[in-house]
Amino acid sequence: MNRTDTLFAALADPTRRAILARLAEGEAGVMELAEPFEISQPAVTRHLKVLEGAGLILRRAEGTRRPCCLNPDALGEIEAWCTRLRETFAANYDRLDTLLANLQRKDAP
Amino acid sequence: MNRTDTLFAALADPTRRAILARLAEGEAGVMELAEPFEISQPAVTRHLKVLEGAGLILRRAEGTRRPCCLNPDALGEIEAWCTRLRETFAANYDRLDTLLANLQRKDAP
DNA sequence: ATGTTATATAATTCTTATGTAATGTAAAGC
DNA sequence: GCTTTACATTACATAAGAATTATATAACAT
Repeated sequence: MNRTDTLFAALADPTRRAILARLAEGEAGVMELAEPFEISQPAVTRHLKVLEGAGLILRRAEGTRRPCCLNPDALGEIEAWCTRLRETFAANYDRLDTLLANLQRKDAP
Repeated sequence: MNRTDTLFAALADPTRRAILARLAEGEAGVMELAEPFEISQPAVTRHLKVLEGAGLILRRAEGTRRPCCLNPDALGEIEAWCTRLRETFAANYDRLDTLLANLQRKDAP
């Protein structure tokens, strides 16, 4: 699994996206993050591990707590991927336009 | 699986992203898409089904062929999700800044 | 009609993800 | 020192994803 795979896969889970949305409002500990969901604490811990692996969150130790916070930088990679695809598409779309325009000009000189 | 799940999950696979990159350069049939990969034709057909389900590609029938083309609109949903998260984060980051600035002002009147 | 080409579907197998329950650990509080 | 709190880890069950082989369908060519 490469970096981009990991990123998109991390975001493909609704619980993980909800966790990110919660973290966008400020940092939180594991228990705090687990509270709104109906899943067990170990499950949340694993989701956090996935998010951390994807670079989407940062964690630190603070006594017995492990507060997480959002790392919005990781989103850049996804947005960049979308942009590249869009640009390639637009470039080839333009080329097609030009081609069609040229053909038309030849048809009716 | 909701719409956003489906979208991110579709993009989490490197073969599918490669297919999209290829389609950004122009439409192609199933065989044509399968050629650069070492996977079987049925495997490609299934990837295409996933991409179609996510709204990322459009297909039409043309005789015995089934040409696919990119639907860049679907990317908008992903970019919108990223933007929302970024904005929420920025808003709360600003609030924290303001809070800290106010505290400081009180400390040194 | 029949063979060929392009693609879809089905059955099966393998791998990976996700969740739970139980247990371990480490810092805090008394 | 012992308990509590907050979290991690392990073991395990189940489910979802992705690939393959074999088979079906549908249009086109002859």
